[in-house]
Amino acid sequence: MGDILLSNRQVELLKLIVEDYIKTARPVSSKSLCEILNCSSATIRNEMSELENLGLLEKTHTSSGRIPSEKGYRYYVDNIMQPKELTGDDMLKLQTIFKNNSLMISDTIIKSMEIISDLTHYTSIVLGTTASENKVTKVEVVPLDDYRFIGIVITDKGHVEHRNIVLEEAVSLEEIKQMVELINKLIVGTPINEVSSKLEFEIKPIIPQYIHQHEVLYNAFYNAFTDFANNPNISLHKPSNILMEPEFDNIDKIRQIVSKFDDKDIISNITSDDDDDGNIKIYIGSENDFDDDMTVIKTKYKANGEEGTIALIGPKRMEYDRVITLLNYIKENIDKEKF
Amino acid sequence: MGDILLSNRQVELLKLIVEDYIKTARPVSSKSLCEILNCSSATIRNEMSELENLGLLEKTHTSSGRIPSEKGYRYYVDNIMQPKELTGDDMLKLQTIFKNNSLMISDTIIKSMEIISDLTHYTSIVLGTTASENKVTKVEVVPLDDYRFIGIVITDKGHVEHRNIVLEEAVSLEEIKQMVELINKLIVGTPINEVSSKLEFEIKPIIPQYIHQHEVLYNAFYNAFTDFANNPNISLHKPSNILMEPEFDNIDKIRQIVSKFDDKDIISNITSDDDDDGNIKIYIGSENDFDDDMTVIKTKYKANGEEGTIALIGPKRMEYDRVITLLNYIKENIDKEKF
DNA sequence: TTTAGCACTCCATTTTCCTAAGTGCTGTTT
DNA sequence: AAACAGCACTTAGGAAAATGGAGTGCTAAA
Repeated sequence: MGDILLSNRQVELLKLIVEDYIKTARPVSSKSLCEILNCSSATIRNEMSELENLGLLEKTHTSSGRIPSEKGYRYYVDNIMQPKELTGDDMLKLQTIFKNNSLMISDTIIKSMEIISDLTHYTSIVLGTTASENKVTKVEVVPLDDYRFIGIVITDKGHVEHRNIVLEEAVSLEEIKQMVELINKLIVGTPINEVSSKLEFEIKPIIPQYIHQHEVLYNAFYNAFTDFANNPNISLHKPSNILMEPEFDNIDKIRQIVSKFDDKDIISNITSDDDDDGNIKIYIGSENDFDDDMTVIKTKYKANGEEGTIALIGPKRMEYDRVITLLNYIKENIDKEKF
Repeated sequence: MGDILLSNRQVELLKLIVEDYIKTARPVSSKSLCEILNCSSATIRNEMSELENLGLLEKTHTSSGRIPSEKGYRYYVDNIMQPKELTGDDMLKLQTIFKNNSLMISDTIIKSMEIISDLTHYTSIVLGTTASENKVTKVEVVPLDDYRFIGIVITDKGHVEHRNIVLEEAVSLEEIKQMVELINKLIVGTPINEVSSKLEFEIKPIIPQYIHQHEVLYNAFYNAFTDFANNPNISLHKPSNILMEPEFDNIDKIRQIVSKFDDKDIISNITSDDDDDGNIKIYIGSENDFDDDMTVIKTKYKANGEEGTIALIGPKRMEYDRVITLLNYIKENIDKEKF
């Protein structure tokens, strides 16, 4: 994309059009730029038509002003845009989140993305999972009564999962203790996503040696512990914000978008990424799989025991400079997080 | 409302109109009912006009067919509607959820409401909290390193909460153990929503006697354990479903509704209830605080250790009979739940 | 290379017209 | 008194026509 060569004035013009359109959502006319560029509307029209030939601008109809094409946004993002400075106000709001130590890391990320969503009026998504390098540190079983127990698994990164354990028939507390001891002995150190296979292939064969009512106990534990780390956690903030943008003035379009936000598969799919170096990626319009009229900005994160993707979805006509700066700020802070 | 006296034919007519309108979303004409009621359209028009005088029917414009008024729906729900039988298919889908023992009760409720939402195309809401009668059974603290710990609180009903505990300065493991012991001794049996005040007024004054670095430890634990049972858990399923209904054909109306679904305060507010006997309540149109064009059906539940409200939001033109039956089925099953 | 001028295009809004689907009412029949 | 046929009347909603305005492209001159 850097291979398109533009004159200084063309760059200036493209910049003005993109930024004006981002602000107003209306096609930009040649006349409106005369004063700023210090030349006549006819001259500007010639340049505009040049930029249109290069595929950077579009018209909504034959005699309309110009709007940026996808390629135009892309050029703007890649070559023209300057990251904006964070205002003290924005920074302050985010800082209070990152300072709260007793929040779990996942909550910190979710809250900070919610703030960004509120600041920008776009929709934020956080898609987190327990990182597979989480290793079990301890398995704890707390009895509630003769048949019901709470099983708790804690990992070295501080992740906690708990499940109900229900026995089909009563088992002596002694045996349960033995079972827990056995599990602890063999499972501590196992990555959390391998717990169930470890249960099945290493523990199941040997428990009969140690435990009398092995079948009941094994089944109960297996049921409880079998689905760890498979459930990605989706957090979505303010899908409605986007609908307020003037370009979404069509009922079916709105319905379509709201439906997409309701569909967890589609949202999860935003994650599935080809190149996952830790950088912030911008997918404009048809570059993303979510919706051709939208831009998706996303990046992966990995912080103590949690990993996932944070994303912001807005109209193609997005305040790219501001968003990039905000996301960068969050990313830096996530990396800093100790807990 | 039972004080409106209608002839048999009027009841029959109202029933037909309500049910036809629920199905088609179009004003019902006199002519369309001739065959069923075995009389001429003029006769039906006379009866319709009578029902309109009673406030049970409305017109969308002077020469339109009739639609039910709010009062009409109310009369239908109170006096005419018969609960529908559950189809085997619907029941089957719900049963698989209630049979899964290792799901936490809250997940069971959420999942079953999601199924109802999918079956009816309305929006389901589950608003759950930890019931205040949950009493602490055990406090567990697992160290991750010298400064970071996981604090876990388990209640007699099987509810689990966990928090990060971060120490400002290193404290000997011995002291931490003592602290945990102390907390366990004094806090076991306390209702979960009183934990923080118990910490402040009963434990804070006496820890200096037992523990050297009491300030650091107290602060860390207090921060971690202070906000139990205050965060209601909201689960919303498919707000977009409602927007597909033909009566929502206005962009601003759609935006307004989607915004409401995005606003957690508004959603939470659906809960706040005056009369909370355990029955299913129907709030038609202006009877609810959510939106005049919608109906909210809700009921409180209380099951082992969790309590809250389940609700279904749909257009006023809702399949009341079916919804009632489905919700009843869920309610019965929640009450049965042992875990 | 820039610009003034003009013809042209298309959108958007308003106006008019039309039809189909209803109703209310009146006078007649049962 | 209840039911009905017939007719005048109302409105939504869609299609077609009229109008104004904001832009553009292009040509010819500076």
